[in-house]
Amino acid sequence: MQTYDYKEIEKKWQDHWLTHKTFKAVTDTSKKKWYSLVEFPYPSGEGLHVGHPRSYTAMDIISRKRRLQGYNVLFPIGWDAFGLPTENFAIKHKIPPAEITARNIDNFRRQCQSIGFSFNWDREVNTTDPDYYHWTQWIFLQMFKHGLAYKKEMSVNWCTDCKVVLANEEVVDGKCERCHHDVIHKVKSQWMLGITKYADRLIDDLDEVDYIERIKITQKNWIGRSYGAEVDFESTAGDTLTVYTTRPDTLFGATYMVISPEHPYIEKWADKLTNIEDLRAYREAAAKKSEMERTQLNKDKTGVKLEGVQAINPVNGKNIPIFISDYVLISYGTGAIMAVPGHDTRDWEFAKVYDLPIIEVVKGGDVTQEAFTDCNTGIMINSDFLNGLTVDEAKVEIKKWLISKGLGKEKVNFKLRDWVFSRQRYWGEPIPVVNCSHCGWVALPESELPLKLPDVPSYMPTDNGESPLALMESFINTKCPKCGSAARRETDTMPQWAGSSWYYLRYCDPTNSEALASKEALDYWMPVDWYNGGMEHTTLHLLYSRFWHKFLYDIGAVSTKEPYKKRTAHGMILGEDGGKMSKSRGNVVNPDDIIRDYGADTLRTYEMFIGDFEQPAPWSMSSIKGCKRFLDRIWGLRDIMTTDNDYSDDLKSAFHRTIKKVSDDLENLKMNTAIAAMMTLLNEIYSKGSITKLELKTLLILLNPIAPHITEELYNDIFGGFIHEETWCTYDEKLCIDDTIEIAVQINGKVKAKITIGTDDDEAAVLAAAKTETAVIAAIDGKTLVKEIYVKGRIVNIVVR
RNA sequence: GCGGGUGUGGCGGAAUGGCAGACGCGUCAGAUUUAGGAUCUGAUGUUAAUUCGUGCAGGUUCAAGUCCUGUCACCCGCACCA
Repeated sequence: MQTYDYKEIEKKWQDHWLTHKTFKAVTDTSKKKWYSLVEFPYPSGEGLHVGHPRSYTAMDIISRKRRLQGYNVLFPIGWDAFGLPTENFAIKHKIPPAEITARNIDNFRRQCQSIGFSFNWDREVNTTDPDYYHWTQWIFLQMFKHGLAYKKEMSVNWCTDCKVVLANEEVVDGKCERCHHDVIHKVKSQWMLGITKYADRLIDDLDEVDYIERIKITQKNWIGRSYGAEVDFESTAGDTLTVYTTRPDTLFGATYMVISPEHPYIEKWADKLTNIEDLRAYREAAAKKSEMERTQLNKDKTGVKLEGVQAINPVNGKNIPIFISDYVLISYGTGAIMAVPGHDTRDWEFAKVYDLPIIEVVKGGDVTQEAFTDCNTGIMINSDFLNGLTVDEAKVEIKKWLISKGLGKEKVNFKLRDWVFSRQRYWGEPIPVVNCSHCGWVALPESELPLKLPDVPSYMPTDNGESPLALMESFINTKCPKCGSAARRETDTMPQWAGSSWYYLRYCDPTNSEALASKEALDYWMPVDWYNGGMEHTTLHLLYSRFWHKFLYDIGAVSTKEPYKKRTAHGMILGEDGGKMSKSRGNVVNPDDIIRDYGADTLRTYEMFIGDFEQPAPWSMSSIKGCKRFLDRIWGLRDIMTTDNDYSDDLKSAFHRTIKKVSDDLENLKMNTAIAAMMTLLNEIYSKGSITKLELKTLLILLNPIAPHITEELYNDIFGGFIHEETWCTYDEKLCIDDTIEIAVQINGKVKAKITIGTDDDEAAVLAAAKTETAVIAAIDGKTLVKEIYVKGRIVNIVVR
């Protein structure tokens, strides 16, 4: 027996694939295409995590299988290399970020190649390459020209340690996602992208794509569309206060109003408000609260009543008090609500604190005990012309009434906010606009792209919150492209998520210098047929890239409405202790070590065998051995190979079944059961003691997508040629079934015996056979026969009394 | 609080309403080996029991891990969104 030297074999085939460009993807419209995509990694100094190969191996399996099925396959990889960790490393070690990035990319590339992924290495993209971010900047300019990128003074999340603005998505539990320091609010002028203009389409078009359901649900909830009404309340100050509500049906129960502490009317009404100082003090206290305090501590309702101005409920003309409270957010709806304590939990809590009247307008609960918020069962009461209606009917009637009186309108609102798109950092794409004292913000001409990131003496952010670029006079000072007078460049850079919002397009045509990609290449390769990635990007990268893609579709740059036809998500690989893998826990597994000790094929097989692909799974060093043994036993098959080139009679149906099982399971990301099926077959082969040539060839092809090196080697050695030039196996449904099977015989649902029957035997014959079993005879002896059931090929159940 | 997910042997996990525990790890026994490791063979939910067993309590069914009602626990996300 030849020894299975995985180190030598894996190196040999990796070199072969690279030098022969085996997996090169060429645009060829005469062939049917397949585009599989994995999230390109951030090339950190730590190197590849064992989580990466879970996703990458799965899509590598699909890609390799598609090639065997005759598809022209695009399976690219690249590097999402802008971002804070590299910049922080640069600051600490005084090494230029570009140098660190190049070094990290080399390491990541080496690691990916050492696992044997069939990536298209001639299509690598790198978001920090000026030829790449040229087009990131170009897309920004198109958005700017279409009014989707705009500058706005706004309260932003400010990390006190990183000294940088964070997106809402980067704030976790009121702390910086990266450094875990406190996040406070700070007013700064920021670039914004108008993702909210696409909110409806980002929800509605989910119906057209094949994403796993939990991704769709998460995106829908994040966008948070709600249907309601805006209602105008007159005030004793003369101004109209507009509120947004999803429950206009409860208008008769509105006994007070709450406006956000930042609501502009407070200052407008300053001279009418006798307690303006109290109101201002409350507002200032609310602003000083960190995100942490606002969300975690003290959920008890607080507020201050406006003394001197009241609102008038439009349905009954009653004067009602107005409060300010930080439970009403200035950023959502109109920053003002009508409070219906009988039917809203928060309003009920507030009313209890300030002893405000609670009116029941929907019957069904006990509003003296808690708010009754159920919309489905209640009937309207104490509501004049709405009395007796259901909630749904009342919503329709009140809206009609409000519209006819000119007091309100239907309104749809979203939780989604526009995207804060500037960062006060060095290591990101420069924003290609200049500020001119005459013309305001002016776009750079496209001919001046890419606007290159200059070398700076220091990467340290400044204490006043400006980017390090702000210290570089030679970069800042320029001329206005419009009027030619002196102007200053924008010194903020784009966030981490910019480059990844369109990278899948660049893969189609990665070296194009005229456009982000040629129309021809995009029309051929797009959309992505299958995209797998982490759940953690559902409301970040995945949503952002759908937004950018829709914009590019609107301006005619791409011809599909959605970028990804299908999206799946893998579960996280946890440490051996069941917790998240992290340096601080000391439970990190380095893929390099596994490859050294067990080989790349074993790593791939183990990561696929570890459990349900979509569920989190704890790492286990001892379980890896089982996968290594499996491959060792595959290696040993040639020693028991016969010269016969057909399926053997006793394994024929087992092989057909396994081909079917593996083919189906791989498509459904059930690699664990596909591998189990091959292990079962292998056990049968060994207990039989021999395998035919055809059987071995079949098994190698089935295993090839999962363990490509060992299967290439065996195939090449035994059959000659290359397994990657083979064709995926087919099966015959009829041959998947054995002629005879063993089924259980139950009496009253309890198994009493097992009988072997012919697969095609009819019910009478099977029942007759069942009744010859001694255990069955004993169990039905002296009892009355109630019912006899035979489910073809499955089970016999005899019911007796 | 809201949304999503998960509860099955010592462990990871399998089961179109039809023999629960496939497959693998671990463990035990045997073979081989100077020994260890590796490998091979067999056993391995539980019970005195063909007894009981899929978080818990009910229900539907000839038949429930799977369907229905209620309930508990854990994990992940969001978090005063009117």
